[in-house]
Amino acid sequence: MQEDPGAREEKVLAFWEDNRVFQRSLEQRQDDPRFVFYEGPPTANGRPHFGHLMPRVYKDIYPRYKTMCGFLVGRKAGWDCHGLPVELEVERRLGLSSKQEIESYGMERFIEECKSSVQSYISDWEAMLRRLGFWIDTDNPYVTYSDSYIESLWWELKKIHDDGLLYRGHKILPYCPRCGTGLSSHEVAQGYAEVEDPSVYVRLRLSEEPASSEEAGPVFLLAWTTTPWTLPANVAAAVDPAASYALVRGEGERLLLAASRVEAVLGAEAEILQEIPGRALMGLRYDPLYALTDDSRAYRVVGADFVSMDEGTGVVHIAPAFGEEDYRLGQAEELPLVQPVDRTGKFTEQLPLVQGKFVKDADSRIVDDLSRRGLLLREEKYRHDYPFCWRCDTPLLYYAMDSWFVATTQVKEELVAANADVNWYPEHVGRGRLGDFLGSLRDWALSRDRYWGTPLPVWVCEVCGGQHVVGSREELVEHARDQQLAGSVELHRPYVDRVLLRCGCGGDMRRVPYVLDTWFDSGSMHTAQWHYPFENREEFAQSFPADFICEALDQTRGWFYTLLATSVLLHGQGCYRNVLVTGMGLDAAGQKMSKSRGNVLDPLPLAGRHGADAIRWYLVSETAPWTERRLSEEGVAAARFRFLDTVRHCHDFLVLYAGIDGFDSSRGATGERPALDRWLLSRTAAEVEEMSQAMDGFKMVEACRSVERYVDDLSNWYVRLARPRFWGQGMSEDKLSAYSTLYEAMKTLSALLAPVTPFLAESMWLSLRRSDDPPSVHLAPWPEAPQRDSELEAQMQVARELVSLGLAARNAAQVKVRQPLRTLHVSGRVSLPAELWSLVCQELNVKQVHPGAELTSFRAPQVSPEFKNLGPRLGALAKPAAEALSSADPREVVCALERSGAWRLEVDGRQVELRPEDVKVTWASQPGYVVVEESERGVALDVQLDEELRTEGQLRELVHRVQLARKEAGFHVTDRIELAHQGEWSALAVEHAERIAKEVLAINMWEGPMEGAEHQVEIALGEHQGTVALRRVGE
RNA sequence: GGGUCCGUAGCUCAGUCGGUUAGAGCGCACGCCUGAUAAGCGUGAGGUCCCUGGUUCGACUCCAGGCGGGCCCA
Repeated sequence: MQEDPGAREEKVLAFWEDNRVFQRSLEQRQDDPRFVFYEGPPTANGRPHFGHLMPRVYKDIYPRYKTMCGFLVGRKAGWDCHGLPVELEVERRLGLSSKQEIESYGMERFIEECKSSVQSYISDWEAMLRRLGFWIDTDNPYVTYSDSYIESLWWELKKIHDDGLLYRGHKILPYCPRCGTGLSSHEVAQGYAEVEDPSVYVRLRLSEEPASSEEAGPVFLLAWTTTPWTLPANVAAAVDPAASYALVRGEGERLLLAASRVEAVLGAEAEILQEIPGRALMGLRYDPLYALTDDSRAYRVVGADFVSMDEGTGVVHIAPAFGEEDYRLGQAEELPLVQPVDRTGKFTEQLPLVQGKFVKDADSRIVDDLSRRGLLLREEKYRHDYPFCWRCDTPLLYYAMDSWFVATTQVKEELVAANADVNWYPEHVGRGRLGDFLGSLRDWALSRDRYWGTPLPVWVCEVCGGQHVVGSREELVEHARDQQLAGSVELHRPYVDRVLLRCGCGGDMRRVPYVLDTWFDSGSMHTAQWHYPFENREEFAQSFPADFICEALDQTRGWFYTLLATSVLLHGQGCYRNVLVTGMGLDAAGQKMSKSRGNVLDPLPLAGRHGADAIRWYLVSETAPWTERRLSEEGVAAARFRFLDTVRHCHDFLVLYAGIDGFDSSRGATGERPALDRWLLSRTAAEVEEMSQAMDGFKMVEACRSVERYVDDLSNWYVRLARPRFWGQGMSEDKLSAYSTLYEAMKTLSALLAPVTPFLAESMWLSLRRSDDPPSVHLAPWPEAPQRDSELEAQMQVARELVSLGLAARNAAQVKVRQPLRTLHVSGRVSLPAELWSLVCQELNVKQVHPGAELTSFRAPQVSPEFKNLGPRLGALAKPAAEALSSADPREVVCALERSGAWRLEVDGRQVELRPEDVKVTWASQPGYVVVEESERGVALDVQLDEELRTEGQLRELVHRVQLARKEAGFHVTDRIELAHQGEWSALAVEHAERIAKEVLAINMWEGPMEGAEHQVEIALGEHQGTVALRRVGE
């Protein structure tokens, strides 16, 4: 019965597709209440890998579960198509490496390449989704690059603009000189890396004395920076007005720096000449390092509130072109903006020293130059985190740029309130991680200087500078110079850029060259997936907000935030109620799984080898969704082996015998069933309750653990005990009850497993279903929990504990279970129905059970002296007392100790008293018994053999060996045989021939040789040797 | 540097409200059973619960501070 999960699952896939099962699961819920699910669109820019499956599994399980529970769960797929990653991939393929090269290649051809790149990845994803049984409607997906999606985004932007929340600003933004565009905060966050940069202390020569002083000679302000290349753009030095600064003599000159930094920077021996308040330094002028401006407001000391005293010198070099704080300070202090660096990150002709050099490569040249001119005090290395472009690894520059912003800070309170209404699993992501982010919210820098993205629908008049934000295709046509063009043009660059609008002043309006941050695309799916408000108003209304979304932790400031932001801006409320956050997928070595690291597992071959169900079970059953996971093929294989194969064996067991007996599930058991059957039905009901509760609370691991326990009970208790009931000839009432019970349990189990392991569940359902059952388990309702019998469940638990103790006793006595024993004595007042007692007997292979036993009567105490206590107390009497103890009746001693706390005796004519601490008591089973106890329960197993038991044991051994021989010979379970035996134990075989023949299905049995035996084996029963020969006969 | 999560057996991970001897699966050793058989069961070995300190009658659990790792933010 070799199992190929890959092949079995392919058959199930074909069944689903041939019968449109997914579609029908939706159709049959058309009029039912909705459970709204939003699909976080995968970025169509890379093949799916194992790490992507972590959220994906839950995104499939919950919709399936809710569907079975009676909800309509729409599952519109989505593809996130725009963005820099796509452009970069296309650039690589075309061998382009800059915006200039893209433009000379041709924007139109470039965009078309982006489109086809996205398409090919979408098909990879579709193949993965299909194979792993992830049901989502990929026939009607939302596609962020479609004109209809873009039109919805335009509507959104116009609404945001009309609400006064869209503005053009000039701000310092992190900027990638290679990609030629600014980045949003959530993009920057992805690219920090620790690097070693030069850390330099530069002298700024003051052109006036900082304080009245007798001394002559120059005074230098000591400034510190880790970005020497920004020094040419320096226009000011900032001090903390409230701090104290020290004039210090060092190396023959006078230096000025924060008093609290003197020792750290110059050492303990530096001589402090004078302390000056920071406030008094403000306004002092110094000689420029590079006089790149002659503005009179430049090169002076200013006060600032961000001056750190933890590192550096307490004097901060200010270059407004290269830092956000610097820029703001520059605006406040009316400092000039010196910008010697162009958009590609290279120095311009303004600074011939390093003209044409990339800024980071110019550091050493600038440091050398300063050093040569005596302006450098010291250079060190400094390790710190610096942001790099998250896609191309170019160091980012902080650059003053034009950008369009959404004023999210204006709706901060609404965002915080909306977030508070969300149920986060786990809670800390919403409260902590996203909460912190909302607490220090910045406006959303929305525009990108790129090509493949949603065009920002803002047109500006070339004549009067007037602006027009376009909110729909219709509006575009209405204002266009060329209305025919506007009516048909694709809403992408460069096409849409060709549309000119008519300004009120009569001038031409041109679209600004920007596209949108791609996060605005996916973050707007709640609205744009329906092409709202142009179409599907009803559908939108019924699908907002979502009841459930689920993505990985790295989406906190990504999709989770942008969904929240756009939905609050547009609809005044959040758009999801429950969020399940999954951890990140790591490789076996604990490294994050990512395409760039090359450590990804491809799910498809794994599904082929172990099955999609094994992957799914592996991902959800072991640990909470939000913990990060080390993912490995071994883990997948183990999940299959540990759980799925057990389920399948139970199913195969039922089907095997049901086939032999021709069991008809539509004619089930009638009347009262045996206790074992009633127990399984009750246990099944309990499992339905437990699992439903866990699922409803988004506690997937608990649900899985609970069903694992159930399957263990089913397999290792029910099937194990009920097996003999399936063996008899014909169809007795008892056998029918066993079939019906196992059948009902397996069918319920199939339904319980349907959301998690849909393939196995379906295979089982298809082989078990009756003609009036739904044609697929995924069209069946979630099981209802029938009546439970808690008393029976508790009694069965007791029976199982007793069996476990009995087996332990057999183990201790080294007596095989095959050897029948006479009696099991059970301690205390254990009361079980007769049926359960007989199960205990059956399982332990004992003739009878005696409850109410006193275990001490099966054990004997042994007492020995505790010299450690005895010696010091009794001195010379200790030895004779110990001898007396050894010769006393241990039972008497123990009794006395328990009753009166002492055992009195006379030693050498003196009264002596032994206390409990003087006597070491150990209990041993009496000969012929083995006593085993655990917590309150205990058993004493009578392991004495008499002739009858011994004979029966040998008979069972013989039968067992013959059965093994049948199997070795390759006979079928129902084959009838002839059996010949000869040897030292043949008398036994002859005496019990009838019983043996019946058990091994022999229609003929004799002592002596056999002609034409098919199989022959040596069998030893204890000391006695013998031989058995077998041959099949027709049935 | 800040937020947050994690650190428990060789491996992957549970561990509820602070309470008796810290658990599971896999792996390992030994044994058993087998009319589910490329299965099944039992027993055992294996632990500095990351470290230090505190609170407490009692700390894997609570608090503080470290160390190491992940993610997010600067």
